[in-house]
Amino acid sequence: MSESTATERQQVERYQAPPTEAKWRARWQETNLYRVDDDDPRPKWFSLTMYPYPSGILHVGHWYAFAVPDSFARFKRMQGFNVLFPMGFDAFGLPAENAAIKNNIHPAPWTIENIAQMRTQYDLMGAMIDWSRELASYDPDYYRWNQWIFLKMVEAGIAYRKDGAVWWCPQDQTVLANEQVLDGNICERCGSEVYKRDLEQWYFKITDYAEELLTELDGLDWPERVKTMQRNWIGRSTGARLAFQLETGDTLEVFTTRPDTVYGATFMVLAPEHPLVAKLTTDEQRETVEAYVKAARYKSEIERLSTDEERTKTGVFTGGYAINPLTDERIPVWIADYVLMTYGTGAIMAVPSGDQRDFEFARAFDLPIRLTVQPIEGEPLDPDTMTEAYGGPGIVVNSGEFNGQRVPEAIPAMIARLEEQGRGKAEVTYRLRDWLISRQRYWGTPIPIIYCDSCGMQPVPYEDLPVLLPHDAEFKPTGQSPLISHEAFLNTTCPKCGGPARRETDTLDTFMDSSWYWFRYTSPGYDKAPFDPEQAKKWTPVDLYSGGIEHAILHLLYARFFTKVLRDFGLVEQNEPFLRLRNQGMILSEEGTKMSKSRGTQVSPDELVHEYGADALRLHLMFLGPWELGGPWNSRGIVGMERFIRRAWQLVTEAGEKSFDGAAPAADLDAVVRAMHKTIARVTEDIAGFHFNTMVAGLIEFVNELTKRKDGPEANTPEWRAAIETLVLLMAPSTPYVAEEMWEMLGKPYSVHQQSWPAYDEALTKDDVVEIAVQVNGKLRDKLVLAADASEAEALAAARASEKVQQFAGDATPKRIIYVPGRLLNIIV
RNA sequence: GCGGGUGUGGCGAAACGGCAAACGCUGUGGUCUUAAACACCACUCUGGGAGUACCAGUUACGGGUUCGAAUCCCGUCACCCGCACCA
Repeated sequence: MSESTATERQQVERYQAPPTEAKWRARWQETNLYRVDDDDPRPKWFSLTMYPYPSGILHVGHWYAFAVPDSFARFKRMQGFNVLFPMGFDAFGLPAENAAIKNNIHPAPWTIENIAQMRTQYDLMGAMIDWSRELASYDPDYYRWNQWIFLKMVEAGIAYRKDGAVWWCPQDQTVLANEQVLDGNICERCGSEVYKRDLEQWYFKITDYAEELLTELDGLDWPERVKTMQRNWIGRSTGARLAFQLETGDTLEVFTTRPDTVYGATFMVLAPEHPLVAKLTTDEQRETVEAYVKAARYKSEIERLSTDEERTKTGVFTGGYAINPLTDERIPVWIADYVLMTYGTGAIMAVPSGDQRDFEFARAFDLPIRLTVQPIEGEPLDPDTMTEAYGGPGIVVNSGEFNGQRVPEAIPAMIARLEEQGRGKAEVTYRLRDWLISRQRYWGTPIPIIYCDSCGMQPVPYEDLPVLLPHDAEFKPTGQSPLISHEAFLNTTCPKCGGPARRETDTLDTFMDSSWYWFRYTSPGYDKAPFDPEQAKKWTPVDLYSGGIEHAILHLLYARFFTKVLRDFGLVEQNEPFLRLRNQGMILSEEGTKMSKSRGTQVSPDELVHEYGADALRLHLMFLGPWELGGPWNSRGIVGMERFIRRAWQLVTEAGEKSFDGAAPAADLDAVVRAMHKTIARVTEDIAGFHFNTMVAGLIEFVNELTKRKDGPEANTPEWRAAIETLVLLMAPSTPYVAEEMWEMLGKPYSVHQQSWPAYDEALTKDDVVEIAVQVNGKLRDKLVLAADASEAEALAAARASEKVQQFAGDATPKRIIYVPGRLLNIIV
């Protein structure tokens, strides 16, 4: 050994990751190490990461999203839980279809190939996946349950058809849900400008669950910003619905959050699309109104809702009048595009003194402004001179019997009066709209509905499911559903009368696939329902869900909605699907930009695994910083993790040659034992709290401490052996391969991943002799080594003996002493 | 405009209101080597100082609370994210 050259040393003694990792990967597969047993009596733990889109190749971002939760799941397993940590693929959707169109191959083989490739890469990572539970949403055994749930929702009235203006993406040639439209008119998928079309489409009544979706956010252990985003999206407003009589005899309903300002309503505004516009418009005004309505239709929502400083209010007078329900005044009715048909009732009472938009409109068209709230402090407002609306607190004025009340009192009082008169009632509205779920695309779940000329719309009978997606369809986008041109699919018989009928040719939004998929993992082969309620009861709700922040609204809101619907169907008992949610940050390219396949800024893990090993890559990703933060990829730091693994491996190698029957000075032994207990405590707490970066630092410090001592007498003691074994156990979740190898080198039974997580003794996590800081007047002057439980008097006496302290504190009696045992002594003179 | 977050060495970062910069990277010097790679050791916030002695300063900026502030409070600036004519 002493004769060996440096080259030999490198070959013989250095840890070789690739062959070792290959060896254990094979062994884990042979022994089914990651098979999950439903009947395991230990308490369950369901860890889930959002199933990925099968785009082909994993980049380091996928690793970051999966390997870190994988380590957490391994940790839970060692802690004695029966852990379910499954994997599947979100396999339907536009990218497959678009790639297929581009390369002129079918989406199915493209998807299957990508999934196979990704499966291999997850195995390379050493992921703790039970592949027997894998699911893929393009599989008829999966999507038949989409169809099953859909039919149940039709029966329950939750799924329904509606004609109306919907978002249309000209690039993707399909309609979109509101949630899929960004910045007013941008397609979430492809970034194209989208616009509204009138189409009859399928919807899910998510609005029925708006209140529950909102209130139950409070009890979830989710990042606050995700909860805030969902609250904003649901957009609850409390106020009142008021009925204004029109001179045509119709009733015009409006929603307002400020019913207390009704005396200040000096005009009304309808959305241009409002159904009463035509009836209300007088003959003199008809031409102007019709021109305005027509123009508004062509304006994109972004223009209508834009808050650019230059924006000016536009609108026209209809010629009609309404009666104010409290003042009985006659007020003009206008139309303007700042009022949206899709919110509230599509009409407002305009109170220019209290609402900035109404104020601007009134100034622009010289409409009257009447003050109804006078601020308590500052100059009284004057409607003739005020430059902006006042929406703050104050005293009600110009409002008849309500004068003198404060706003919070006036609101219920006025609602009560309106209710008495049958002219209004308290109401809550939401910004959330129903979920549009039909898509005019090919690669998705066929909607199981049949249209018969004599019997009308008929659900496909449950026993006829699945309605298979035909593979030989022409799927190039034409703006019509591709399936419409597939005669064999389209033409069918009516399940009721047996006569000729047509199938629904739209497919379901692929967000439906991901709205319940985790239930399927609990009973993957089940063929009587989407999942076995018994198994779902055992495993769900998910204890820890992880994924990207980009799903804060879409997927997470839909998944919550589905859980509540499935609960109402009696399939599950829980109200919420995911008890704890953690979002990983995004891994950017080394330059700090988004990793992109097309720009070549993606970092491939495969080469890194080949060079440094999967364990080193995993550690490196963990060590980059807080997991929720993400950040730019750094290709240099990974060597540090490789060095750390090598040092740990070296310690185990040397330990394998020893007998551990030696003795060592008590102080050295104590240091080893305390370092071990401290590290167990630190690693345990850090993993539990998702602080993987500091967890890795803790492991490194422990290895460095042991490395420093490995040639001392303490390295031949049973305590040393215990420290080495503990090190391997602590490394097992985050470096599964090398830990397995080291465990074997120590002569321990397979597998390290089936061992119990080490326990620590709280008393041994603290040193009994500590260095404390001594301050004089808050400034650090010296450091003293004291017993951890030293009394204040002892500490002070020791400080008195210090020259440096003497120099600054003198002999005078201190004014005050602050002593924090184990930390510091502050002497105030 | 509203809401949320962030700001610490050359870089990624750490720090229950208690010794700022743990841990890693980079860099510099050294040991080993014919040479290199690997590995190992030392140093690596700023200024003063011959110095690994010692002194002073330092957590975007300005105040405050406190014996003591990166941490708590107020204000300013910068950047990031979400919402936004939602009645």
